[in-house]
Amino acid sequence: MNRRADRRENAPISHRTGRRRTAAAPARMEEVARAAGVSPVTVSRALNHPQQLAPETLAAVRSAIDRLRYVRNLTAGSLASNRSRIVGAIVPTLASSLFSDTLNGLSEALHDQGYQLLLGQTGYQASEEAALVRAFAGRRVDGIVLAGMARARGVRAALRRAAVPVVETWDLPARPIDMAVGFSNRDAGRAAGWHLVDRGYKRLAFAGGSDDRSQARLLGLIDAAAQRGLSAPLVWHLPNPSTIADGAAAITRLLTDEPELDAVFFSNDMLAAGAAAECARRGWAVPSRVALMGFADLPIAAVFEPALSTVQVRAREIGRCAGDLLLRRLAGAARPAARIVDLGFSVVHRGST
Amino acid sequence: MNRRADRRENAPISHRTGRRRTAAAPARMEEVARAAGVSPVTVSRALNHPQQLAPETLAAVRSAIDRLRYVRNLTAGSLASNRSRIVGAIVPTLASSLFSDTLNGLSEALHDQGYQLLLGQTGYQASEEAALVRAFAGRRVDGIVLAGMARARGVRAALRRAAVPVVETWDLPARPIDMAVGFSNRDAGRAAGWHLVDRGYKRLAFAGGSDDRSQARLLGLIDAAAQRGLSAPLVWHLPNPSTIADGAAAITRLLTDEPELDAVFFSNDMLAAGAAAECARRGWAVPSRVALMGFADLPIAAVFEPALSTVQVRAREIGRCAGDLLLRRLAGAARPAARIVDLGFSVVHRGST
DNA sequence: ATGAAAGCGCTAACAG
DNA sequence: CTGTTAGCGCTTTCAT
Repeated sequence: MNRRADRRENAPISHRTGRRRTAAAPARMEEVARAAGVSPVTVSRALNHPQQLAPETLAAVRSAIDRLRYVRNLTAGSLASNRSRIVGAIVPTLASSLFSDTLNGLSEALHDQGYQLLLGQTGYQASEEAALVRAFAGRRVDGIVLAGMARARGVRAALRRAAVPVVETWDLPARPIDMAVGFSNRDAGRAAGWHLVDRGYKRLAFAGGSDDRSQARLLGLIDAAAQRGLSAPLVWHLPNPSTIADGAAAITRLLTDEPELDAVFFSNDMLAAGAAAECARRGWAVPSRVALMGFADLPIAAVFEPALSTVQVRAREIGRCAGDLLLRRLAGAARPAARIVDLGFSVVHRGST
Repeated sequence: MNRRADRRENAPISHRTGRRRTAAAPARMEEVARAAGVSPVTVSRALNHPQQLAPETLAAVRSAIDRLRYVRNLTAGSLASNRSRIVGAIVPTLASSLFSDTLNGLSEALHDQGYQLLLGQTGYQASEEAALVRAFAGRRVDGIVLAGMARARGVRAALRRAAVPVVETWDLPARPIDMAVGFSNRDAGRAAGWHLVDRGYKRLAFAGGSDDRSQARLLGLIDAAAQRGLSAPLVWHLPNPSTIADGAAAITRLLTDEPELDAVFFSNDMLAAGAAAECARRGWAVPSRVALMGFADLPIAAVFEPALSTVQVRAREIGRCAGDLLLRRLAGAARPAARIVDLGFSVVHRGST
């Protein structure tokens, strides 16, 4: 069935089939080749390896491309070359400035090299993560960036089977699948804990999501408390993605359940901001009644009154760096022994602690 | 050149070519067909039109798929069927919660129907927008969602040539390319202006970006001032994407240049928050010295002290609705006369005005 | 520096 | 309900 012929050569007449779409199909390489007086391969070369062509040939092809408004079909190219020039990114949610910033950096890095970004969000569900990896594998993406570590067995196996470079971000896995860029959430939580302990707070609490990264930060906080001989922090779990309102609810509940509390570490700044606002409403002085500490150093943390102490992480750089690592590998760099980039974090002391 | 044969049948020996990648290529439909004792089309049908197959056949195919861990090559499928099941989205930037929320909604809508999202950011540059449309057209995306209207001639032409459904979002174009979902930025600006005027403010200013949508809101503010006989608002342009720090700088500059000012409308809440924080630092009472009004109703607006008056828009719903419109069209709905969905906005009065 | 031949892995049309 | 046939539009060898 020469379906193309139906559409093109016979289209005006359309005697064979009653197709609706009689409109002209877009130009193919062959038309361009004919217009330029060369063969289709030459057009392909003009697009992919222009330096291989004689200048006049190249000019003729380019002019034909412009005249015909030729738009190359990259799908066909991907199939033939087995390279899609697409990178898949999987994030827990887009409803959080954290991951948007990472995507921003990643998108920029990829764009510079003509790669494109296929995006999926998991809603913090491992099953969705596996489904997305499978879908991306089906699309034959050239690489995959994950926000968070792939812990579920199925996901790791699917990633390995996809046989493409993978970058895990936002944490430093002990056994990375391939590459990783981020920081140690546990160390960050511990640093936050030390900060609180060092400032004299004695009865700590944690409020945050139950995703792996938040849990790692909680472990760090627990480490810090234990190291200084304090009792274990009180823990309040929140659903993901968390909102400002969750922060307000959390602080109310925590201080009601445990009036002795003098410091709370939230797993992100939005939560801490919600808590700070609630404290203001209820007349609980911050930090004298209770100290509040956030995470991520979102813009909101700096302008809030009292300004929120937090842990700064470099979300955008994580994305940029992940993109660069991937591109370097795709450009042919040999696979080094597991490559891990630690971008670190820093505790930011402000008025709320 | 049976390249596949080189890799597969001769791979262990590899006498013909010195290829590096001797590893097994992933299974194809044909292997699955053989394993299931059917022909390749039947495998294709098991995947695409399962209800067309006899239950036992379907079961046999599915079992073979599982056993071989077959992952279908969607690139080949797209080429053959001329449908990619990919939707392209173009946003000015990912570094703004506004568009992330829209993408969140869009991603969800698409995901429900097995479509995937290809993402590009323009950095607020029309030339990038055109480049992305071309790139997406080359990928043969099934539809395109734009955040903002396509005003540049080249972009509109490229979109028309792509011959796919297009949804413009975040404003209501007078002459939509195809479909649109959003709200009238000019009306929103006018409503904000009325709000300020009605509360007795007399000397207004505007601070915001110079993208089309911000400009439309400014026009609305100008309308409102003119309608009530006030002098034209003072205008302070900021670069995109704007930051909290820009808001702080803007308020300082505006009140220095024009001490008579009693109200400022910012083109987003981040700017307004930065301004509010700066006012707090400088001891300028809000709203008695100067009233501040934001835009978008980001979470920060509600928890700030004083809470920021703003204009609420439904960023997430815009994405969701755009996705639904697109999917309906892709599912075969006839193209109606230009479809425009006005999701509206609402003025939110809080402490800052 | 250019061309000819041979697929990439899948799906649509048609037949049975 | 299932199979046969014929491409989708491009890139890759290999040859000249």
